[in-house]
Amino acid sequence: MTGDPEALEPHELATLFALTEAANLLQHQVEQHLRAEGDLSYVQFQLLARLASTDGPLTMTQLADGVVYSRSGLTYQAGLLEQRGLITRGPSPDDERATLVAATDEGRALVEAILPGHVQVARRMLFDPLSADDVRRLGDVMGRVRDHMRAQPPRSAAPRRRAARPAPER
Amino acid sequence: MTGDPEALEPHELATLFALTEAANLLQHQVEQHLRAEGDLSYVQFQLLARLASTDGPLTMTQLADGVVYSRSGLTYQAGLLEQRGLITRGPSPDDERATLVAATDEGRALVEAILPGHVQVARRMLFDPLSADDVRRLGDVMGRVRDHMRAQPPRSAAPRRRAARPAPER
DNA sequence: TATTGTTATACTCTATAACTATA
DNA sequence: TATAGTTATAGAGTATAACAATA
Repeated sequence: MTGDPEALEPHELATLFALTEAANLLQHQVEQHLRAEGDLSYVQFQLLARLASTDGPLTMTQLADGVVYSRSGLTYQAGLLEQRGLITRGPSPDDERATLVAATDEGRALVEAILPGHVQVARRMLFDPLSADDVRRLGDVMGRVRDHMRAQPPRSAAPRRRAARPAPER
Repeated sequence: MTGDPEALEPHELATLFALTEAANLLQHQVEQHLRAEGDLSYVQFQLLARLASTDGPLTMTQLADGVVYSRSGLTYQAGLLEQRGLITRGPSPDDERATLVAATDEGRALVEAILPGHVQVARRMLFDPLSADDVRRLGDVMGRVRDHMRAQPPRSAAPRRRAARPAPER
């Protein structure tokens, strides 16, 4: 149990905790803002923003990628967004199994209306205490980290298999 | 609507998105691990780890700080941890309104049993693609950001007031 | 009166499994 | 047989408000 060769250095642990706590605090403030401003959850905003910044429509699977980790969860959220007229869903000509999703004009308008405030929260919480050089390097580092994480595990929604043994008690 | 003096530079937006996406991916993997290894949610792990790394007991309010954003949410989670014998709750001698919370030996043992795997996930997901210098600087930057965020808003659990108008329809 | 914590309750969200339909 | 998506359902988690007790 002790003496792991893989153990983190103390300053690595501090880095990990600082990163996660900061991310949590940021996310909480962002969620407050998104809910107040556009009555959107963070997940809904991510989905909508992704669609709004895309030219053509996306399939459900493409839309889920990296945001939602179960198919049914995406269907649920997409249903909510569709009910509000922010997105549309329709069959795909190419693959009749697929559903194509796109943002409506109203959906794009909502994203544009929310984005300035969103960005203001990020500025106040995240960027204010950083120098321009800090930001540049943070972006570089986190970009690499994100790409690495994306490549790592089966990141898309739908581990159709998986043991998932019910907590093997030891 | 347009021409905000507060708007973010494109590379700032990219930094924000990289940070949040990476944090989400990391958190998801961490949650998978914590659930499989110790049958704990991320919030429960944070609470337990905070208590385990503390000498004396904490009040509920102190324990909540930065982790949970509603009093009732903490009461709920503390109830679960207490049921499992991982923490104890008792009255405070100093302030009879307060509840003092402490980790049990079993609780500390669980944290220690989980931590190596936790750290391994972090290494695989976060630290692997980074140089030692990257990590050092990331820790510095995120430490500053965290401290800044902590100081910013009413971060503790219990905004007893707040308008919370029911989604003012426009 | 203000603060600490709990309880009741309603609601949102997520995940598993079963199911349909197409490739 | 494998993949895309939906549905049903159950469970976990959160937040609001009302409450009791102490400062």
